[in-house]
Amino acid sequence: MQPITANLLDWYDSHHRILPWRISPREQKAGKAVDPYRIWLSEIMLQQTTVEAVKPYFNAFVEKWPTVKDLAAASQDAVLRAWAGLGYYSRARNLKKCADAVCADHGGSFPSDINGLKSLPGIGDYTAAAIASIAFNRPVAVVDGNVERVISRLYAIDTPLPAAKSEIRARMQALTPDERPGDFAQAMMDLGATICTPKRPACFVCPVKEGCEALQTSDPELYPVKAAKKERPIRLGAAFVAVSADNEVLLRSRTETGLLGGMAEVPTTAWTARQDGATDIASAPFAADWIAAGNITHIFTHFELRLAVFKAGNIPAMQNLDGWWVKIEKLSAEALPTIMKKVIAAAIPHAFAKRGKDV
DNA sequence: CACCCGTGGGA
DNA sequence: TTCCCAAGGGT
Repeated sequence: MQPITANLLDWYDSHHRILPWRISPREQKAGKAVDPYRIWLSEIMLQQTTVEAVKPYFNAFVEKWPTVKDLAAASQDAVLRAWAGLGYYSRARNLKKCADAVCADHGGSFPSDINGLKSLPGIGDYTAAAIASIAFNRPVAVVDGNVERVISRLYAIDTPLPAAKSEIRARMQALTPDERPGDFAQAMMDLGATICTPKRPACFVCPVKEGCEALQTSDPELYPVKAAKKERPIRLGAAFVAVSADNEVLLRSRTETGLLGGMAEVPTTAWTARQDGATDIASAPFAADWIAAGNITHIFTHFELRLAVFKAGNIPAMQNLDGWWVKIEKLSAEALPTIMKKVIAAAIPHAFAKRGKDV
């Protein structure tokens, strides 16, 4: 075992983070078993998402669906409603598909090998390696954003990402031990999250600083080298909050794929098009006494959206509307992405007020 | 490989 | 304020 590996495992034993889905070295030694379902669920939630954002969702999911069979028995809509607010909603759709596949094709147990895991929806290179390593003790290289940063600094890799990926993977594989590969992977990620951070890394307390080429020869903060990013375009559109005489809001479903796929929304113009959508009352889904209710801005990963919000009240029941009516106090139970909560809050300020058990 | 796909928190 | 980014995957 290489010195870096041994030092990191020792550091992990005393400095590892306490996380709801994690079995600590002490707990492992005491015989506590790893549950592949919980590892898988946490890994999907953690994709491009912070630990603090994931914690409440993870706890709610395992409370509601304690096993993969429970999740497979749930509807996709129920899963989307529980996922609402966490973002990247294709993860939730694939989560459900994956649970179905595990139960239908694998007898309700996750496969333990990389290829079997990668064949499942929503599981790619990283997640397959993470599950194989953490849940099944397989000595495979787990490479996430933390590992890319730590390895590129340890070996002062000047090749920009993502081209450096194969070299980083080879370095990580060479460090990964046959014993405790899962703890080692988690140790690398904990190091990246708490010490070998993107900005101002705490090298003075780093357990592997002696072996860090970037620290010895230049500046760790210069790594990893990344390609320049593009500017974020702005898109415009309008959203229409229709309120019935019974204090209900008209919602509809977005298409199954693409941005916010399968989630709920109020009627809007086609702002997902590359060209800016209409922003005026003339673009309303039906005639009513629409009044301006403000503007909201929402930042997506690859564009900024500015929506003009319009509101109309006392809308009579109409039979051929594409959607459904929801009581204002029941809106929180719907699969509303954050941007739609912003839109509705602009038109109905008390819609998501934090009082009462239904809100 | 390049692009699409959310959100909220921190510097 | 503005920018960065956090345990990536699908196409």
